[in-house]
Amino acid sequence: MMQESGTETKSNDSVIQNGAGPDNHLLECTLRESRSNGETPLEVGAVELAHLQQQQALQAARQLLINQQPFSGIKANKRNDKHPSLQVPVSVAMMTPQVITPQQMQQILQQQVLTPQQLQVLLQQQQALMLQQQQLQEFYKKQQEQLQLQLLQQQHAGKQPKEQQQQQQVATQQLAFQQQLLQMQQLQQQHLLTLQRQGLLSIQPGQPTLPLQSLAQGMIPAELQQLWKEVTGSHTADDVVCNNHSTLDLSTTCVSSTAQPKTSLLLNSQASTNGQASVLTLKRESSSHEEYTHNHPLYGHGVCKWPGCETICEDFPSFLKHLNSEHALDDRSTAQCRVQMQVVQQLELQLSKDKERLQAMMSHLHVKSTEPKASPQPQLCTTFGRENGWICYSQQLEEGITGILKGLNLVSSATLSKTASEASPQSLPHTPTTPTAPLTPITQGPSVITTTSIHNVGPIRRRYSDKYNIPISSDFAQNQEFYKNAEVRPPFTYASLIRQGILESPEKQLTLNEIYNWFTRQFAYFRRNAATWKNAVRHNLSLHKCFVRVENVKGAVWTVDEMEFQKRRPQKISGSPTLIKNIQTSHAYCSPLSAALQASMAENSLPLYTTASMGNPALNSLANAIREDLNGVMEHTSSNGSDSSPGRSPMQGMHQVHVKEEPLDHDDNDGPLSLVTTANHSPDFDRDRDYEDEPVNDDME
DNA sequence: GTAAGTCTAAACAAAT
DNA sequence: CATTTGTTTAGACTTA
Repeated sequence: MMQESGTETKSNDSVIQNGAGPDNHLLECTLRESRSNGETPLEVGAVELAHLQQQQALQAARQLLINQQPFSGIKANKRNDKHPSLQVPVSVAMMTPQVITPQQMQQILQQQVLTPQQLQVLLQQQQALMLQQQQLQEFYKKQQEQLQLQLLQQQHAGKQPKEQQQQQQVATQQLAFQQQLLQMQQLQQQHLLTLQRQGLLSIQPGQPTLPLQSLAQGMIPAELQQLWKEVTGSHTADDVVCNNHSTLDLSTTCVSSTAQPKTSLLLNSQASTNGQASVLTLKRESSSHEEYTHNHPLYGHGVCKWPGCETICEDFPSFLKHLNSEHALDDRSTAQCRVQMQVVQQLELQLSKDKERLQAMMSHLHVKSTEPKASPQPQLCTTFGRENGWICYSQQLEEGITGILKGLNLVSSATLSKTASEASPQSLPHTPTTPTAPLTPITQGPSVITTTSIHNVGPIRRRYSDKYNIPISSDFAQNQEFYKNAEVRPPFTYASLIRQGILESPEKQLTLNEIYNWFTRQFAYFRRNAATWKNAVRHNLSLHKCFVRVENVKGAVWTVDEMEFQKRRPQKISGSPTLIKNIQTSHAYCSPLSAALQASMAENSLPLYTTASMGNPALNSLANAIREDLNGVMEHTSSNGSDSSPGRSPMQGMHQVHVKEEPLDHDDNDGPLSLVTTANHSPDFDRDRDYEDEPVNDDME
């Protein structure tokens, strides 16, 4: 816990230091497109630096304000006190199109303090804000391109006063637009503030990693406006005017220019009004629906892209209608939202891993390019050979090679440091460390989901206790590949897992060692701390009556008394509706995870999800996964808690062998006595292999 | 507040 | 004798 908060603080500092957090995707887009326009790296670097300076100044000012006005708002509740990892760095919250980060959404969903109507309204606001910001950023990008173009023209044609004027005008427009972006962020902050006031978001007092919320809480838009002026004004002494393209500082020019884009007028007129009203007005008055069609992340190619939906909507209005009717705020949508959050978290984790891999690759290439005689690093060779890295990471590689081509100078350091800073070293215990010194200091990126936040290890392990009794078979079948490769603790009890392992075996019986092997084979999580979980397995085998030990010639095997296993749950399932609801949401939460991940990967044309990273799963569609899961839960809850998986009879695998001495044998279910004969299963794993500290390469299967 | 279920840790004994 | 397997107990945590 302390470590997490520490790293977060550090990462926040790093954002301020280099001024280029993960929120610079806009800049990167600009850079990429500029490159394709044939511009020289020097110009790109100049604009990039200007942008960085601007962001740096703004960040510093924000930090200053935060320090001066410590947040004293809503007291965080007890639960969130234990989860500092939920805090959101300002850079992420400010610039990501999601407007509210998954962590914040998770807070909202977990607390469930609002009525569905309130949440609906908030979500609509959220949606409108998101759209608006995307449009603004698009516009900003275009303005950047235009400026770049003019700069290029000027360089070739010499400096003419008229062009300078034009250029200044464009830069002024850009500034005005940046101002609108800032005001957009103010709207978001107001939005967040609304959430806070309604108890949706809990803020920890004086928490430095929550500058956004602190800012929103402590300032009114007018103050932000003043801050902006101060920030921009502080640079006017430098007198770096916009026509000096070599050190172009967009934050310096006159804000009071009259050449403001239309959208800015719209925003300016309403920025200080009530957030909801302005949002609605913006949505109504801004550009046509076609733009939404292009921008709405849930709509594309005439299809609703809500996870698991894929409903065909001919036009955008019909899509909106569909969205509001089919995906209103209910348990199902909430569960799907949670699934999506988990998907995002996994993707971020994967991204961090791949970025670290890229860092290693780049370091390796850099060494080779500068020191051709340097001996190859064996660890890196492992990385390359095992992970097919070359093919998979073209985009990152593009950035990296661009950096290398720039000679690894200061201009490209932002990209490189970003790459490095978003790597998560401690999350990769089995990943080879960077063989050479990193080009820039590796710090914890603010958007990176750490291992401890993803993996339910340690003190938070009991968080998933509400999932104890969820059905395992269908879930496990769908997420098999996921659990094999992701070091995520499966949300099932030991008893459920043992039962699953035994029932999966051809003879419905396993020796203890085979059970061990099944655990390590099926779950990456159980490739560590073998002593602990093996003890737990033995403990469960002994403790639960549903596990029956059967002696045979070669020793003993364990079987499942399905009737006993089923006995444990009905009264609990059929009990409170709350539990049913919990199971429903939890079920939907964890089950389609892998499928959602796969679908997300496929949809985004990300080739990352390869055999190396996540196994070689069959691409089940997310739609089917969610539908099946939700339907399965409904069947489950309506059938009085039978957790038999589809296609598997509850009586299947039932063995009534009374080997155990049960002092209180109330068994009245004398099923067919099925004496097991022999257990001749050659273990798939070396018997003596210890997974305690030795991760297993799953390719060995 | 209590009971039930679960997990972790540990001690111990028997079997291999 | 060391390791594995199996049993039991205890404490902590979460949830109903």
